[in-house]
Amino acid sequence: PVQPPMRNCLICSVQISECHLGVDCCLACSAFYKRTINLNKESLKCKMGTDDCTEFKAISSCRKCRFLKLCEVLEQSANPSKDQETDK
DNA sequence: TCTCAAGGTAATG
DNA sequence: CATTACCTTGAGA
Ligand SMILES: [Zn+2]
Ligand SMILES: [Zn+2]
Repeated sequence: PVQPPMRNCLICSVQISECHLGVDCCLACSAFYKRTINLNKESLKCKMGTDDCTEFKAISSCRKCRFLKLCEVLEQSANPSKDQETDK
């Protein structure tokens, strides 16, 4: 098959050159992650209140949903759930 | 020793 | 004020 020379951000799928935070994420997401934590992520609130802004666009304009998707990718990469592989 | 990854800062909209 | 891109240092092979 084909092995892409470069990777893409698992959060916003932008083309990246290096990995960050332990996952294939772009500079923006890595900076956003630290930034959100440095502020107090619990203070964030969904723009709509539905928590699914990431379902409409690759990257949500609301900090909460953006951080939510970021967390999902982070734990999925950090937690290779042995029960998640349907064919392993 | 060299390369990859992580973390912080600076500039712009 | 928040977001994005670059630079520097540390660890691993
Ligand atoms: Zn990204
Ligand atoms: Zn949202």
